[in-house]
Amino acid sequence: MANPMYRQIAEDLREQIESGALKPGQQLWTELELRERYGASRTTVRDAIRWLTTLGLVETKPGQGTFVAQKIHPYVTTLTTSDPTGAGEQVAMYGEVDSYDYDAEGHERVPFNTEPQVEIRKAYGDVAAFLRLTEGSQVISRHQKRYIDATPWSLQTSFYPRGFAAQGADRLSDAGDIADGTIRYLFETLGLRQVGYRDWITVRAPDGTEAMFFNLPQDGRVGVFQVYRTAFDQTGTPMRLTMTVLPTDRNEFIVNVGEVPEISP
Amino acid sequence: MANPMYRQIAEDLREQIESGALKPGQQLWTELELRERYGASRTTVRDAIRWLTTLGLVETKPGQGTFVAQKIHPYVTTLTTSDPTGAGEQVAMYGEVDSYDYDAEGHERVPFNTEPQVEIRKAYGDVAAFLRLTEGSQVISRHQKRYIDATPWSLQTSFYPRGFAAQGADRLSDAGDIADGTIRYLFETLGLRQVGYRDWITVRAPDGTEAMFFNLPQDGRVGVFQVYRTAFDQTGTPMRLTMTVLPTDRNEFIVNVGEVPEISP
DNA sequence: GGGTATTTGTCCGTATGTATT
DNA sequence: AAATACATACGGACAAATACC
Repeated sequence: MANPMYRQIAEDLREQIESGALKPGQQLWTELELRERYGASRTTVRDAIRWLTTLGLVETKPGQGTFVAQKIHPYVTTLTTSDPTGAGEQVAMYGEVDSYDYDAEGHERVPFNTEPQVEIRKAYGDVAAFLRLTEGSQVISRHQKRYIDATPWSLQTSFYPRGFAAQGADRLSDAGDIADGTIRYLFETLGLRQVGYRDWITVRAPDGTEAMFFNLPQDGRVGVFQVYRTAFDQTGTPMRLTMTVLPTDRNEFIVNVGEVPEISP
Repeated sequence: MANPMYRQIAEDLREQIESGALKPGQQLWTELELRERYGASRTTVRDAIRWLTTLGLVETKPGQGTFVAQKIHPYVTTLTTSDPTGAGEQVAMYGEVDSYDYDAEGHERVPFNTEPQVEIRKAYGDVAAFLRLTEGSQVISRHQKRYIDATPWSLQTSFYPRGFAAQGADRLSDAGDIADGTIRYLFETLGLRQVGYRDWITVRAPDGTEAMFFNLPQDGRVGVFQVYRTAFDQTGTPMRLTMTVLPTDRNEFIVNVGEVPEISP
């Protein structure tokens, strides 16, 4: 059995999809039709469809059928800025929609952030390590959900040492937006100046909550980026950790180093 | 049927894995054992195992059994450098093994690159667009495979406009390494000075060749990073495009902006 | 709203092939 | 060569989701 039958069926369907004979969004044959078409059992045609599903080429909808997967117009985030001090943080930190970013119909894409959800928590593992705090230290966490054109785009949580609030930056632990951005706020209240940041990018399977929010399949076949951004103050001490989770199927990143020209539309 | 039986079985096994009761590399129960354990049919326990497989928690080996997945010690690539001119390119371009990068036993990890495989090709699609060439222009492609400690780590292809060879940089189209790095070579022969670069990072499913090389499952459940690095010369013109493909299960990226302290081991 | 047809999801049983020990 | 374990393939039955009348 050089090539199993379900793989041959999958290959045949794949070619039709990639050649364009079957267009995105279009309904595929039903399992019954495929069974007759290829003279195979239902198990076998279902294995073929599952193969294509894991590859991300088709998706199945109970009660409706199997459809050729739609390509999602990706959202591009630039991780580098010309202004590492974050003075323009409000728009720079995953907030920017570049002027050339339009959807298929030419509408500008509009982002929307929920109000920050604030908690006092204890820092363990990665959070403690990145902020250089001892395990179990208290931190302020500010969590936001982000949408673009009403589709869920990212989950973001920022962590600050608990002491910041006691030292004068008390609005950190209040719910609600800090209008001019937290970086400016920390400079005005504590004299902390952000001089740079480090991003650490990984990919992993989404957990249940993330899969639910992003509308991803519960099995892990669509991964998520996990970006930890550690911001440093003028003494080289971590002043903030931001963890952002974004689905890999709708996000891309840009990194600019040195002198680079603008991106042409 | 609030939760299907195969999901309940999967959850039960998952908890045992994540709690540490089942350790990485350890063999799980066989299908027959699981069938008796949970009083389910073979199909159902296989569905449970398939669920865990897609999540990346276990892997199956025909004739042997099912095993808890090993975590791969990730290799970290820093995308930003303090030297955008690429003078130290030889080690900076995905070539660097940082001094703190050791494996579990404390051995330094040693990278190995194959000799470049050189071809003259026509540029289409992304390659043409990034290099700002018209579709069908000729380009020199230099392809390398990269290993770290004998495990396949990345596939890398660099593209240069064909004209570079004719204008004096003729060794570009020769097979074999260019000892001091291509960036320095292009400066010495054509006076092209690299002033910066832009990385564009995406994630997608591997194709058949990539899955084979990286030893990834043929279905797309483990994705690959695809990093396009466009290098620009002093006139803002693209002088090189490097496409690197790396499995997401063993690679991470770092981006430094502004003043950031060294990473502590 | 209810009922029916359609389609995928879950689950069972069985048999045979293939890889490994 | 034999035993073991996963992979492929067939068959059937009922459940759940959706669309349509």
